[in-house]
Amino acid sequence: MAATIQDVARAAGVSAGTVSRAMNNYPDISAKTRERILEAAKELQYSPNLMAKSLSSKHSRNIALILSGFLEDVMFNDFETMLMKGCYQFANEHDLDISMYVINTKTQAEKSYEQLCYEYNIAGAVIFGLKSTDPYFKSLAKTRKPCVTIDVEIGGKNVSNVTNDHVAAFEELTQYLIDQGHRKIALVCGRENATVTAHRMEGAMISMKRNGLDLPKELIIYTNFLKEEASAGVAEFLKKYGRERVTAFLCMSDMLAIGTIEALKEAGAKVPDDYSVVGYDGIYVTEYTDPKITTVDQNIKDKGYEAAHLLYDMIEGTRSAQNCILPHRLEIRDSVKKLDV
Amino acid sequence: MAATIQDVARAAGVSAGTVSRAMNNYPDISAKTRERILEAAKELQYSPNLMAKSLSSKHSRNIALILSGFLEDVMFNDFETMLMKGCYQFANEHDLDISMYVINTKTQAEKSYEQLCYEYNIAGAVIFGLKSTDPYFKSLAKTRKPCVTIDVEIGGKNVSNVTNDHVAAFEELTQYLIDQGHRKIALVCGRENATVTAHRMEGAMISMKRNGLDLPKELIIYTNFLKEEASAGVAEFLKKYGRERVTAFLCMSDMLAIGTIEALKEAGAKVPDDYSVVGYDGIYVTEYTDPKITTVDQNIKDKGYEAAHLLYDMIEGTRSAQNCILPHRLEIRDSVKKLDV
DNA sequence: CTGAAAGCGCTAACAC
DNA sequence: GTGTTAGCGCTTTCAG
Repeated sequence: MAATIQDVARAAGVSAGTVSRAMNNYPDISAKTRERILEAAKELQYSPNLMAKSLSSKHSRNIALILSGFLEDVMFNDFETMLMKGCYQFANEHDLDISMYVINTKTQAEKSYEQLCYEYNIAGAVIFGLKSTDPYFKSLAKTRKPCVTIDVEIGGKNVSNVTNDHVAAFEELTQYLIDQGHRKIALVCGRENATVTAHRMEGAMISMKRNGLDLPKELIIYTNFLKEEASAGVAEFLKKYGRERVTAFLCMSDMLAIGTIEALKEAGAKVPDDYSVVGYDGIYVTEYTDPKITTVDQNIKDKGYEAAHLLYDMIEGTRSAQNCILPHRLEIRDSVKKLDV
Repeated sequence: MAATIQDVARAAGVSAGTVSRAMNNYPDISAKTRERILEAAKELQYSPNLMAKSLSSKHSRNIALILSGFLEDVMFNDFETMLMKGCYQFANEHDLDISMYVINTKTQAEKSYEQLCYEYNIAGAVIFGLKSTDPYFKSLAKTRKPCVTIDVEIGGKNVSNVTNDHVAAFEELTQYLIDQGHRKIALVCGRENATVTAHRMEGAMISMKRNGLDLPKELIIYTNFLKEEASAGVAEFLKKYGRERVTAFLCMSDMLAIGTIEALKEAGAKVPDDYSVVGYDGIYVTEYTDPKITTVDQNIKDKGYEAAHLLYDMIEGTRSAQNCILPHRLEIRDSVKKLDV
């Protein structure tokens, strides 16, 4: 069937070892033999069997992007896509082989990260989607294979984390709302025990306090990051407290902002004329909604790129495990009204 | 480092061959030895090196999802994500190993599909994103490794195609507009030499003709499937022909519909009160725009699932190469106004 | 600079 | 039922 290294060797009148050297750009080989070999290889349409390659050679240039919960998640967003693009871009530029694996809570319990690396002969991975209740969340800390998590701080001398300063970002977002004259603000909150929720909550609090505002329990609408829950929560809120209780909704994600806006419209209110709304994440949909939603862009593609970069450096031993905080950007669009104070 | 089959053999007091048989559920092995081996394997956290496995065994349970142009495309949509979910779901359910590879026009020229399969030891692939100008478009026809393309008919005895009946679907969409009383319809058209464009155009024509309508050149707005071009085209159209020339815009993709709506709003028109707009594709954004866009849902996730299914059957030899046409669904939402005729 | 030989971890005949 | 043996296609010493 397909040509092997032996076929090429025979065709070029050399040994397999020499072909190997030629194919892998070893220095110790004469220019003319190399050329002859390369020609024979092309002639035979030879491409090396990567399985055999990684079996016999010690080091590998294979990295992975591991997506946890990818199939279970009903969340419609472009996080994974963007992350992938970032990772693949880096891999492309640096001639790495990258592959993607989908895992979940169950498969995490069945197979450790190290085992997975060993099975697929990968040198390390960027890991996305880990929940704090996932097996890997604990076990990863003592892995000997390097990895880079996204937005999840685990610790351990072989695990890095690429994230944004979510506290500062959410603080900034809150401040923006306040700067626009909003004083009565409801918070549309994410899943209660998620770390991302805690961070954003903290950011909101800091900003509120600094401005002498407070956030009573009644102004917090709890959700599990589902749009529908935001809609329902906001509808109920409106019914319960009337239209004058707040002037703005501070949402912990863009999808929540979309749900909020839907409920508001449903109730006959106008955004941003009657209520202002802000989101968080910077998913691309926010540009196409009406109004376009003011949000914080996490720049997820760059996160993917940087995560792959850091992983690569860890594998090469040129950088040690670390937390890498990437810049975010407040995207001011059309969902906030400036209030006269 | 990690445990090998030899380690397990030693621990269980058997030979490597026996371990192999135990791990792969061979029938000819005594229950107790199997159990002992499984225990030892668990004890040692053994997981088989997949490279070695696929090197030594002939057949593989590895399939791939090949995404062409994934990195180059600036298109923001959830096609790839949904496709992936579909493929991975099937693979999961059938205990296949699936991996993803990103290629482009350049890498296609460098390495044939068969070579790629050989390199990664994959039995076949679902291929997405092929352009009619891509090298694979021609070369795939004579491949001996089975594959399934999405929406691209190539032919050859080892290549299947999973698609929708885009002609019928677009015809249906057009008919819907007409049924709602629209007679003066502008067409916001995709890239001129793309096959998808041709199909949709054909569908539109059939429906138009059947209803005694025609589509003069001036009512066609050309784009390359870019939202911005739709906006610009529609704005210009309005300027040129005034507000009475048409009552509806028939768009060849959802992104074009979004661009169209933007331009319409920009010009002070209301959708659907002043103009009706329909899209095509069924990307999730269409549910979050204002108004929600009436469109044709291609059900891309199912397409991924079915493509993987068909691929699997081809590999197993239980189904031969074929065209598989999946149902589409007209999603009626809020972007079309019923006109009194 | 190049060839020969060993071996990566596993599977698959073939014996017994 | 189980052990033994011979590779799968490649890399990597070690000689020369």
